[in-house]
Parts: sequence; structure tokens; C-alpha cells
Amino acid sequence: MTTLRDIAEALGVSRTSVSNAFNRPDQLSPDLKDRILAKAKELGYLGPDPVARMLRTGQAGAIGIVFAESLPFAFSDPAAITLLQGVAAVCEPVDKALVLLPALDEAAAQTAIRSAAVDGFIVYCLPEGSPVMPALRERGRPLATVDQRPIPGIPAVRIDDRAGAETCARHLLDLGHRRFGIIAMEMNLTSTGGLVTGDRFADSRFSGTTERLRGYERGLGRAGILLDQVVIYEADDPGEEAGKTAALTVLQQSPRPTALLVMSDRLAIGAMQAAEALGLAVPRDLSIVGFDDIPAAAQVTPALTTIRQPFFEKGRTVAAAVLDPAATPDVTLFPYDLIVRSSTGPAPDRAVGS
Amino acid sequence: MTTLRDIAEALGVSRTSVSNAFNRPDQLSPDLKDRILAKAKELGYLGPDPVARMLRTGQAGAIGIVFAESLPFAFSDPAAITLLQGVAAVCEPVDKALVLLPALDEAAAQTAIRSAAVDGFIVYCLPEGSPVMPALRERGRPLATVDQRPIPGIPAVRIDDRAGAETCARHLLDLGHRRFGIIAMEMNLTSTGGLVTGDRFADSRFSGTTERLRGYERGLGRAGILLDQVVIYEADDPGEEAGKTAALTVLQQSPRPTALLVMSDRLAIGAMQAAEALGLAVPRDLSIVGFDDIPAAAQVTPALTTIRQPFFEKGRTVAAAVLDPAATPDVTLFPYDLIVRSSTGPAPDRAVGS
DNA sequence: CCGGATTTCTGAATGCATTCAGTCACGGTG
DNA sequence: CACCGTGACTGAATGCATTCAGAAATCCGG
Repeated sequence: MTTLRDIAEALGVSRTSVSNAFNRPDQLSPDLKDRILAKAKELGYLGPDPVARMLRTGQAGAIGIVFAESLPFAFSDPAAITLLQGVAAVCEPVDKALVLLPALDEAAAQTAIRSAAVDGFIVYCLPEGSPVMPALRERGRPLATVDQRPIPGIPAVRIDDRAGAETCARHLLDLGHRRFGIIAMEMNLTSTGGLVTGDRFADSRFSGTTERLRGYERGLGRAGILLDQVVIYEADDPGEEAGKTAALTVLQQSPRPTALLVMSDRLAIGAMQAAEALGLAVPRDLSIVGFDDIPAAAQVTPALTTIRQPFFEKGRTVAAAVLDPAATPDVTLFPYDLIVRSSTGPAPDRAVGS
Repeated sequence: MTTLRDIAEALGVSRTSVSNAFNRPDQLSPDLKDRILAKAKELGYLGPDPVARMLRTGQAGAIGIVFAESLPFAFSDPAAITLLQGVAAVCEPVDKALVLLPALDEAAAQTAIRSAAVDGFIVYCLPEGSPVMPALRERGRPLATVDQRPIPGIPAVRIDDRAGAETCARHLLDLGHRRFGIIAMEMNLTSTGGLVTGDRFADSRFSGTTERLRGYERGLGRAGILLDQVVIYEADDPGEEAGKTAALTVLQQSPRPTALLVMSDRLAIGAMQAAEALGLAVPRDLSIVGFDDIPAAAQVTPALTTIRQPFFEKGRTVAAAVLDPAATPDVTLFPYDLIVRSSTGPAPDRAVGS
């Protein structure tokens, strides 16, 4: 394998000059530059080795992203994809590559983190207490988190999930609903799903789940409804199928809820399928509110009422935070919006409201 | 900044031992190992520098992916995402990270390629003659292409686009259609879109576009229909909006086509929106066939008839090809399937067929 | 033709860890 | 007691390029 040195020797010039020929051609007489480049081609030199350059300059030219779940799984999440788009949109103009760290499990994530050549890490949706976080800190690189519980000293990007969820609850209350079901996202990495009682949520490791539940609680509380009066089902994964399974159970409780508070659009879309399977018309018999406003939310029939949050912007912001940690506030809170579409309507029979 | 050497000196042991303490703890007496680890912690050592290790071992522990378009754009493509999932599924178990190379434009892609610390590259959907390809070869790393014209000596993964497209055409022919419109994907990176004649496709740089058109041509040829008897519109980007714009024009030609051959599902979904805007019922007034079978194809109403191709599998295969180039055949052709759903039906008035 | 400003080029230190081929000491064996 | 195998540990070469400070050469005006 040819190196800078070989070329320098073959030509009787210094290594510096060869390096300059590639990196700062203006520092060299055109003649020498051409001779160097020609010799390089002749010897089959592949150009300065990027790794050696990194070692010398201390710049990796890349930033890493770590997800709580395995990569193929993370890619199935439209919200994560949009976030990634935002991240890419700021990395690209500054020529930073994006490194997706494999995270088959927590151990794998840790080794990946230890051996990643990156200038900083974006941390997405890690559960509280994850051992991945210490591994990240040990690398001593800039860090920023998104959609997880803020850690003091590390820039965090998120929305006010609690307030968003409260808004959902109030929307349904305003429509006259009084019997609710809640379909929750996972509370931790190893969730098996199933019906749960409100207090078990104290164990939740995922900030989004915890906060949204608290938000529902607060919202429903305004009508005097307590969490143990509502059916709560924890989905065992973030996919539509899990939402369907969850809703199937929730909708077979009696008295049947007239409205479903669902923590994500994917789950909500699954819930709509369940409603259809049970012959319930949405929103006539059942109202459903999602969360996130993923692209599919507007496309399903009926279109989903949901909370919109700016994933793309969030992506841009975390990326910027990692790129320039100094200029970043501790936590950036983005606005959210209730988008009322066709999946919510007046409670079917107000007289029955508990 | 603390290094291996500092610890070795502080403890009066060799660098080798310190290195071993981290990488091969079994080579060391437990006592020494503990002392080293303790001292490392004490001195705030962050662990062996991954870049230095890469330099020494020649392993980057990552593979790069290059797209023809800018990253945020690439992420909007459901097919690319599924492919990525497949790639991730094989990289993850072998602890390889995935490096997304920024490609704001071709020049940016080239610098990114030159400075990426990766063990190999996956090349997705590059147009023919792209200057990115030579840059890739210069790096001298394993390469594999997917969804683009195969390059001799480089493993390629694809489907038989031509045959797939021919199948679409025959399907419509079998339903009695005789007046066709074609909505084509971009022919090159700088396409501005618009109506085109069949022969201009000789200029197409994107293999998928070229092949699919040839396939339509061959299919329609069986009924004696030549390409210049059909309206062809080249979309100016891969998005749904572009499909709608295209279809709006195509459907206003007279005589109006009774069937649309659309080169991708995203464009096809856009075309369905156009049909709706024009008050045409699908499939009663107009049949539409897409290509790719992205998840949305099954979800739109009416569900889209399309060609299914195994993106996930394709991803796995290219990734495997880069990881182990020796064991890889020159070109891997995946099967495709015509999935007949509800967007195609009998021609409205067979008597009018040209 | 001279002094100083430029331009061009070089030396050598530096970044950090891995790894092969041993050395050394110790315990067991005949 | 001599010899050998084994485990523990070390030396030093090696991977490849960047960069600062300064030397050498060239050029300018006067």
C-alpha cells in the first residue's frame, strides 16, 4: 500500500509537500504540485488516509446517533425518520457524515459507542437509567438528547409531552366524552404489554410514556375522572399491530369507552383497525386521538386527530446542539399543536357519561 | 488528554499491558489488570481511542452508504428506508456502524467519500456516469451497488425492472386498455420534468427509469402500441406532488388515457390524487399501476396495483456483498411480483380502444 | 547590487494504540 | 538438581498523515 511517504521519497521532496499537494494546493508551485499528483497516480496512491488524518486532526467529520432500539426497528418509526431528516439537513451543509450506531441490545450499543469515530452523539429516546448513557459520557464528546428525560448538563430537545397529552384529554372532554381508554406506549425496553393500572406507571422508564400519561391524568382530572377509572393498556411495541391488539382488548371492556387516548399515531392507526374489526364507526361510536402527527395520520380514513410536533425541527436543533454545544441552551422546548381531524366527534350518548 | 502511555508510565508497566487490560483482560494477571483500570479511572482516561485503533488495525467498523440525492431527500423515500432496514439488519449483528454520507451535491459526495472512515461502500441508485463512482473506486474499498446499472467487477443487486414493467403493461392490456399514459421517474439528477417523447429516454441516466420504460415499451408492443402513441411525462422529483402534477397534465390530453403506467408508487399515489381532483373514479374511469409496493400502496384508497420488490432483502444482500465481496456473485437479481389490488380494472369503453 | 519581503519547501514532532516476538520467573517433573 | 513448559509481561516497530516553525530560494524596489 502506497503512502504519502512513498511519494515523497520517490520524488525526493518532503512529506509536507505531498500533503500540501492534496490539501492546500495553493501552498505549492503548480509545477511541483503536478509532479506530485502525477507520481501519486503512477504509484496508485489512494489519497491521504482518512483515518490517519482523523488521528492527527482530532476531527472525525461525523456525528453519531444512538437509538434505544435496534436499527431496523428504529427505521420503522416515521417520527424517527423525520427527525433524521432534520439532523441530516444540518449535517450535510457542514460535511458531517451521520453514523447510525448499531444497538442490537444495550451491550452492543456500548461497544459501538466506544469504537465510533464521531465528533459527538445524538441520543434519541433512551429510557431512564440506560447503561448506554454512562458509556456515552465516558467518550467525552459533545452530547445532546432528544425526546427523553433531560439530563442536567446535557442539551435536551423535546416538547411538553404532558401539556400535549392534557390537551388531547380536554379535547375529548369538550366533546362530551366521559368513558375513556388509554393506549400507552412501552414503559421500558422489555415491556410485554397488557392491561395496567395507573400506578404501575411509576415504573415507566420512557419519558414520553410517563409524561403523556401524566398529561392525560391531569386533563381527565378536570372532569373529576381518575386514572383508575380508565382502562389503560400498554402496547408491547410501537407498531400498528400492537395498537390494534391493545384496542381490541380495551374496547371489549364494559362499559365500553367512547374515546381512546392513544400515545402515538402508529398505535392509534392500529386502534382504528381494531374499531373497524369490531364494527365500531369512528368517530360516531368511538373517538380516537393520536400523538405525533406522522404523515400517515392525515392519510388514513378517517383522518386522525392528533398532536403535531415538529420532528424535523427537533432534528435540526439536536444536530446543531451537538455541533456547537457551547451555543446551546440546556433544554429546548418545541411547541405542539392539536390538529383536529375526523377521528374525533361528540360522545355517542352523553346521558351515559359516568 | 490522557493516553495509554500516561497510564503505563504512571504505573511503570508497558503500554502493551495497558492495552491488554482493555482489550484482552485474560492476558493479564487480575491484579495488574485491576491496578491498570483503577489508574485509568483515576487519571480520567476515556478508553483506547477508536481512531488510533482503526489506524493500527485497518478496520473502521463501519460501512458507508451513498445516495444520489441529499440525505433528507433520500429519507423521504420509503423504498430507501426499507432497504436501509435490510442493510442495518446485517450490519448490526456484526457490530458494523452505518455511515450515511452527505451528498448535498456531487462534489460534496466526493469529499465525503474521500474522508469517510469505512470498510466498504454501498452505492444506491446512482445515475450512470456519475463522478461519484470514480471517487468511490479510488478509495479502494469493497463496493456494491443496488438499484442501478451494474458495473463490471462490482457486485450489483437489483430486480429485472424491465420485465416488471412489461408485466404492468400486459396486465392493463389484458384488462382491455388501449390508451395509455406513462408517468416516468427522473431521467437524471437535474431533470426539470415535463412531457417527453419516447426517444428522449435514450438520455436517461437512471437505470430504473430506462429499464422500466423499455419494459412498458415491450409490453405495449405486444398489442402493437408504440411508445410515441402514448403520453409520457417525466416527473421532476420522486414525490407524490410531482406525480400529481404529472398526472394532471397527462389526463388532460385527448383522447384521455384510460390507464396510467406509473414508475413508482409515490408518483402513482400522486396520480390518484390528480384523478380525484379531476373527478375521475379509479378504477372505473382510470386504471393506475404503480411500482415498488411501498407500505402506503396497500393503504391508499383504492389500494394500488403495483409491482412488489423485496427492498429489505435487497438491503441485506448488498450489505452482505460489501462485508464479504469474495463470496458475492456479480449480479443478484431478485424476483418481483405483480400485486393486483383495486386501482386497476377493465377499460371503461373497449370499443374506443385505438 | 543590496536589504528585506515573499514564496516555496522542509524537518521533525505529534496524534494514540496494537501486536509480534520475545524475555523472565516460577513451578512441576524425572 | 537440571530441564522444560507456561503464564505474565515488555520492547519496539508500525499504521499514515498534519502542521508549526523556520530554512532556502526568489523577487522587489531603490
